[in-house]
Amino acid sequence: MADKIVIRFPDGAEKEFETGVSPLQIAEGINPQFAIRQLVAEVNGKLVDMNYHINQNSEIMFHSFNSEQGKEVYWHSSAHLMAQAVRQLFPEVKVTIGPSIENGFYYDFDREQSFTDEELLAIEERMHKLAKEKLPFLRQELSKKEAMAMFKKMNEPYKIELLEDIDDNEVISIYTLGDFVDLCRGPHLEHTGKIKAIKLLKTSGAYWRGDVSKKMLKRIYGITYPNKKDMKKYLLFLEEARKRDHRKLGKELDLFSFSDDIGQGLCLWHPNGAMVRSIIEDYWKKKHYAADYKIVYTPHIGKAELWQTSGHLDFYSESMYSAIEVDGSDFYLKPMNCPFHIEIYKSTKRSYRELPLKYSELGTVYRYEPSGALNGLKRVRGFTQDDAHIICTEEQLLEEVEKLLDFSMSMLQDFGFEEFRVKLATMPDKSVGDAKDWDKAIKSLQNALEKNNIKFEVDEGGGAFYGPKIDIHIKDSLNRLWQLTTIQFDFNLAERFKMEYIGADNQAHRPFMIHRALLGSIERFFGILIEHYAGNFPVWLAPVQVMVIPLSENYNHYAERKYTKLREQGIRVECDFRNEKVGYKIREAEMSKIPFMYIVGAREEDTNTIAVRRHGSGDLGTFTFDEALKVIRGEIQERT
RNA sequence: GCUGAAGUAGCUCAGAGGUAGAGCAACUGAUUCGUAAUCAGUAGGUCGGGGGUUCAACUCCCCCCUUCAGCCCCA
Repeated sequence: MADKIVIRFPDGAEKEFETGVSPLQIAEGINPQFAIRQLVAEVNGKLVDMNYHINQNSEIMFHSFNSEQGKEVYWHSSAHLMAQAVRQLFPEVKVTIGPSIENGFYYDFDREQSFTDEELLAIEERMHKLAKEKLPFLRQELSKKEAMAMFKKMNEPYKIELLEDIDDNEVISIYTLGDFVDLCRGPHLEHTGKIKAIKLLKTSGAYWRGDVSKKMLKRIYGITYPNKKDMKKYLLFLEEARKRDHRKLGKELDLFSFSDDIGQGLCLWHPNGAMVRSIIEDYWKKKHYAADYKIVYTPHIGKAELWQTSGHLDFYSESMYSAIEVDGSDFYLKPMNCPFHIEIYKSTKRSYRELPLKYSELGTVYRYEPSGALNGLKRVRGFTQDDAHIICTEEQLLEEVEKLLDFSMSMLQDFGFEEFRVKLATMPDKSVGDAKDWDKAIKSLQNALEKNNIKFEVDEGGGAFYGPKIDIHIKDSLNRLWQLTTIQFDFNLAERFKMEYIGADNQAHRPFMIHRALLGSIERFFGILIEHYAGNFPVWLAPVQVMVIPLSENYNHYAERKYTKLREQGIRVECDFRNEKVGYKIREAEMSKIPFMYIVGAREEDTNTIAVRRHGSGDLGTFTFDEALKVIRGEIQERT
């Protein structure tokens, strides 16, 4: 072994060190302050502990809490800390696994009863205490056999089960944290002292290894930060998310509701919500006509034979409502619109000159979702997809996918979403069609993305049963990701339904089909919009755009004249004629999040003007009717 | 579907083995008002539903329904 090794830094600089030097030592050499902030090192692309020994020439990179990798290690170590605290307080509990997640970490424990809030607080307190002790995470490597013996002795059945799945020759690493030993690949923080702010958030049940047939474990979710400020920021975010919850705002703004008498997951659109929906739909239709789509309407139910042909009864039946028997035939509520659009296609002989044919429909579908999965408008059992099927030739496929990517993003931008994340989902376990077709389809989707310089991630096995897909996720105003658009390649239905077109060669050919929804489901999209805007819809979407507020009954007549004029101009306006003080009426209009309030009294009537108040920003001053109209029209135009 | 928690007036919530309470909303009356709550009065509930224990159940027990947090799944 050489005495000296060369370490290369991300900026290309190189420096010589003693063999066996640790990342921590290197970092301290750079700057002690810098070293304190670094949580984990990446040596030759592999994440390692800060006290790892580097024995050869290497490239090094450090990760602080600001990088994804740094956070991951930080939260993973926090999970270990929590497990240690739980083991100290509840020695009978068996430990399982505890990874980091997007926001924080969890650890699953095998325990008969759930953890109570008081217990959670006690665990949190113990974690604080253990963190202050600056316990080191000590890595130790051993053979699988040794590890098995060790966890058997410790009576940790879940660890043994995990070990059993590991290759016999692999080196197993364990980490010791005070009195707690855990099977873990690592890496970890140097010591628990780096964990400053700790909050255990909630408990829940979770199946061992996510398998419904396995034991239900007790999960504790938590989050930690290197400083109190970040924790405060995160807790504020949670608070803000709670405030924006579409279920809460849906009630407060009278947008929608559910009724026990109707059934789970079946929503009622109240006039305010229905107004927003109808604006979304009008906008959607206009965009679709402009993009050369044909709009169609189809029934809500169809015969069993139809769903047999489509493959839904074989591959999707557990998500379908059960059959309705009529005149000796079984009918099913539609979970998707595709077979109906295909039947429209097949209603006459098609020529290649007609292609691409784009059928679109705001089609209401019904899916039997597990009751525990239902969640406000975000997950319902009856919903309307902004669906379309593009039937085209193989040569047209690429261009159509490209157009769709563009179409989707331009539409989502109009709704105030600027940031996108794209995923390419491949063949799932349950699927139709052979692997070769799948490969070809995945390649063409990939081509479309690459050609348009769209960055994407691959979601292995995430495709629909009939084909691979591209999903577009948006980032909302709280930086949360939501999947809206799905562009699904489908080479199976055309086959199953024996779709054809006559080509230039006068021969019958099988067309290709793309199934897509841009907003996803109108219900879900609305829920996301409510939260994105915190209920403060931009003027173009606001169910009521203006509230005219007469100062007293003496000005009702003048107010009504303005109200009528606005209505004639196509503005969604209401007038508060009630016998209340102006402050009261303003308060109610503000709470209803109505963008504009036009207040009229003696001064306005005398000068034929209106006093304009904007929701959230207060009194804007006095305007003539035309001026006020110009302001509101401007906002509608801008979609702000 | 599974695990856990919850369900009291239209809404937000208090209470409790002896047959329910507040604020807001609603209704009535007075007030005619200048940028986020005028005053007074009235009405409103088989305490999610069903069964059981008890002299007595909103409260204790069982079943069901719904909601919430997750798991699983997903538009």
